[in-house]
Amino acid sequence: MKVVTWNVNSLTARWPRVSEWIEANAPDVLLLQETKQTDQKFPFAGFAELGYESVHYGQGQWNGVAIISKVGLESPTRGFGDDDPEARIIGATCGPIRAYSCYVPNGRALDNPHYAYKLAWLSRLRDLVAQRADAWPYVVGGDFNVAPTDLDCYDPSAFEGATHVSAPERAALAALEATGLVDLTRRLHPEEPCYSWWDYRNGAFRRGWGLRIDLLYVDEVLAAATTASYVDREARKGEKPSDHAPVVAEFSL
DNA sequence: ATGTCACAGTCCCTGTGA
Repeated sequence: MKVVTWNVNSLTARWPRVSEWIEANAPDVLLLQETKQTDQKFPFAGFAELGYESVHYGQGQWNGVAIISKVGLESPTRGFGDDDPEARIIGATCGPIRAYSCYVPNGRALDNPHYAYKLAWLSRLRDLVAQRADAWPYVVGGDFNVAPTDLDCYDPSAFEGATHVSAPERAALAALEATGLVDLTRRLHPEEPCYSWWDYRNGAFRRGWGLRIDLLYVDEVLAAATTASYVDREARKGEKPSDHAPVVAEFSL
């Protein structure tokens, strides 16, 4: 079973790349972030033609998350069930696993109100995961907008005083992990950076200036069943790429 | 710091967000 998370930076702009990638890679479950679409514009029919069911929690101009599956798609949940005005998390049961697609707030700057919103959002995600009472294998994937350690950042000195690497953000991720989740890419690749995002500016991809901010958190059951884990850097190349690459995991269930 | 991309509205340029 192949599970993937990918921030596509507008599904409208990225549809040619996304549909092509699905046909070439045949994921079982695809977690998407930053669709930047209303539910009315989401290509349910396009995914169906590729053999997938889909659920979308859209907002419009910003944010938007989705789950695409060819192994079943049941019990969708949108948001945290509170008054969060931004469409940033959707959950669904896909065959044997419970999956969440997350787009964690960027934070913008340490003194920006959006940074406090980011920390509060991560705390709510931790609470959601901590309350899980089900026996399903669990995947919480997405764009976390946090590089968990300095290994996940091409140049920590360039990020001093910036978001994505601050101690409170990393502590929030650690608290999430402490509910019993495993950062799968890092467990399987303890020393490789495995970057998943490169800025469009400054030739960052060519220079290797990346961050690992797209993460697949899984419970120990799934971690033990993992047969492969990789970042598809090829998807960052070519015509009109997203600035994020797909992060892939394969499980033998 | 910023050499890019995507979006919406002010609509073929500009402001915002990433």
